[in-house]
Amino acid sequence: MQVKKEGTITGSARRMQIVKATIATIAELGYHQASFARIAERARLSSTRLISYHFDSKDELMSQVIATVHGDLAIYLERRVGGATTAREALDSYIRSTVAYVKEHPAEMRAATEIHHHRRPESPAGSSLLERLLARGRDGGEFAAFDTRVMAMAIHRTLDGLPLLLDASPGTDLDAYADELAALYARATGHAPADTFRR
Amino acid sequence: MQVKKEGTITGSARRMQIVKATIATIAELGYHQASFARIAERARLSSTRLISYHFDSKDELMSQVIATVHGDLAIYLERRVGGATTAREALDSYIRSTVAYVKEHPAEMRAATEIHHHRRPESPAGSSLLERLLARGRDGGEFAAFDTRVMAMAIHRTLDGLPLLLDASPGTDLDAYADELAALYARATGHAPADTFRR
Amino acid sequence: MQVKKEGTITGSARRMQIVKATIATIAELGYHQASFARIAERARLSSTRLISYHFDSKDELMSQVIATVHGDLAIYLERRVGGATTAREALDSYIRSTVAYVKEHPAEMRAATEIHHHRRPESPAGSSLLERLLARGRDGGEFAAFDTRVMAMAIHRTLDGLPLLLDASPGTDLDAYADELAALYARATGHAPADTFRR
Amino acid sequence: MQVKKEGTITGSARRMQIVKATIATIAELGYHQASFARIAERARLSSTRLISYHFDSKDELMSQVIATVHGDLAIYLERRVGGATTAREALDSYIRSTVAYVKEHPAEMRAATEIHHHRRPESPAGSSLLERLLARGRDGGEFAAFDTRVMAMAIHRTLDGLPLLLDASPGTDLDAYADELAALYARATGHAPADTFRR
DNA sequence: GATGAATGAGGATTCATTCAT
DNA sequence: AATGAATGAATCCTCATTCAT
Repeated sequence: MQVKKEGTITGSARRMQIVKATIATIAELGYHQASFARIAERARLSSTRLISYHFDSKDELMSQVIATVHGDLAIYLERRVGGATTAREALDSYIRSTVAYVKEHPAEMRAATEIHHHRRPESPAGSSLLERLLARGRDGGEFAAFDTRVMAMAIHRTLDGLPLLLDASPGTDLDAYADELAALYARATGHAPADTFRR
Repeated sequence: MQVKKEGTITGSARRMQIVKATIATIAELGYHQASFARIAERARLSSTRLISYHFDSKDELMSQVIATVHGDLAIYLERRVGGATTAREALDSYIRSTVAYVKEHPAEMRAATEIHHHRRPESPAGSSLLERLLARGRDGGEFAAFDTRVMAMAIHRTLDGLPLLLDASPGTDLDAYADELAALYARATGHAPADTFRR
Repeated sequence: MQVKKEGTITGSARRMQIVKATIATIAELGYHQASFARIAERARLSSTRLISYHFDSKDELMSQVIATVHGDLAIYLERRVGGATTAREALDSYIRSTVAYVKEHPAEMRAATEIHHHRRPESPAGSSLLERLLARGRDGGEFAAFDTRVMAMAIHRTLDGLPLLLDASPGTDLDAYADELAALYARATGHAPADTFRR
Repeated sequence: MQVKKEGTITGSARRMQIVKATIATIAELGYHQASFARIAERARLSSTRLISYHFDSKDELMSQVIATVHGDLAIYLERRVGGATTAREALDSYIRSTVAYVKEHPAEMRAATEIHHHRRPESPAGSSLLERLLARGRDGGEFAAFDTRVMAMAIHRTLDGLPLLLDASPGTDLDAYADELAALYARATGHAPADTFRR
């Protein structure tokens, strides 16, 4: 294949610069407008050649964007969700933290989702933090019996859909959505008295 | 603008033929492979010219595909959901019927979802059947208090995500997913004893 | 694949026009300078798009060039070689006629040879007119015993090498080369008294 | 111009390493796949920069490859052909030795030929060993009268065509081809009783 | 002697669309 | 109603080479 430029400091910095520019471009213009030319323009690169110099292909660039965003989000979540003692608390925190991340990094989230949508359906990432969390709660009796894969899919896709709601009603505060979603999936996972989780 | 070809019989048939070929192409090859050339090939058209003759633009063609599928689904749903007396029954029927539709028309559903994903986030279709149903149940006291827009979004995106689950675990029966999702959103909408809706 | 444009009259004419322009471009600038842009320029086409409209790929265009030239040459040869009664006469005529063709159509010959050289070594065209001619002479006792495949290869490559000689000594008359080569392979095929075929 | 790196020991070794990698790359992938990137990869160089550091241009690299191979072959031939007393023996040895070289160094031969084919027809190398040998035999009366330039071209191109035959019939032994070609050009050069040189 | 980084020109090809019957 | 022909902009990517240590 090709000699990777990840090892060096400057190379790594360039890669990150390009990734950031890609995120900004997709967030603003949408995936299919995010050509190398447009990305290079935003990153103030002398030519698109610099992109293909640092990334094997457009596909690899996009994969890198997703990896970067998901990596960021994972760190963000683990730091916040880690403190929870019960699975129920953890789920509540997971949902609210994700919404908070969307609020703080709307471009990142939107870019990752758009890229994901523009790819052929690949098998999902396997057992995620969320899925493990759900399994723990269900097996420990905190939650009702349900298929964790289905539940995780539902939660993920609902959270990914937040930007759509924001576009539809730009004024709405994301905190309200966080409350709403936390309550929704608190009920959906069952067992606990509903009142506890009503806002 | 251009004179529409919808009025005539043969024109209408041609349009439907092209729409069907578009659905099949997207379902098999994915949206971004679904070029006019590929669609024409599948529809056995002599040239792509026939497509632009019958549709103002690619965008209009894709809109027509979505309109066709959503129209079909709407009829399908109204026929099945209409008989429900309570909002709870209606929601249960809505979810199960949608899954059934996915089962019977996988290509249609996949095409509509892919097209939707490949468009810039436009404002959703406004107050849908689902949203009205949810409002009725909530206002009538059957459901807990929640934002119907958020709940509708969650349900829609979860249902649209079904093909992803099927790709990940091809063997699974869709009937099992229907039970699972019906139960999930029965709990999520609150109030009724959970046991009633467990399978 | 793609709907071919060969059937129609104008399409066929366009294809031939492009083939001719390709031959001229290769003959003058060489294969690797013969880009679509350069060919389109020479053919006075509005854009390179016209080439890819009429040919599936550059490879198909080049194959078409070879097919055209070899088809022309085959007709040329059959008309002249057909009259020979003995295999020896036929061979003599084959060589002289090929040289004559090179003289009359230098660009065609050069283009075909260059294209051939720029492709990965594919298996040759199988039993050619030349090879059959050699087998007839050998089996009939006119020629010595030899491997017809090797002899045919030697003759073909020698004839294809003529343009190289012309470049080296531009002044030389091709008629002299024809005599020389005819005598060379008259001896090489053996048996007949050498003097007969000396010029 | 640029200061050549031929003088130093390590520089010379690097140059040879790159030449060898170029030969291997062309032999395996073909000339037009043999980019600096691909060659550097095969030679395990950290970047293509090392190539342009040691060679003024790609053209110079390719010329060096040809010079290396032809130099090798020349030494090989002189050692074997030198012992011959008559021109006829020398020719026989020349052909057989060249075939032997092809057998022992297929990659080198193929690379040299491909490079040669991919260049614009330049004037040949001038009076070669082969051409001098032919002139000696002809002028001394061993051979018939013929144009040594034409005969040399025929022999060279026939020998260069051997790889094509091998591709067409991979099983065949090169020794058989050596016999066949030696006999062919023994007859082609004339005068001596053909039987002497039949196998 | 060696190398990571950067460069811009040029490559074929795909695309939806318009022209002219 | 249908169609063959034509179009030019845009795509990603590859290339050999130069810059600056």
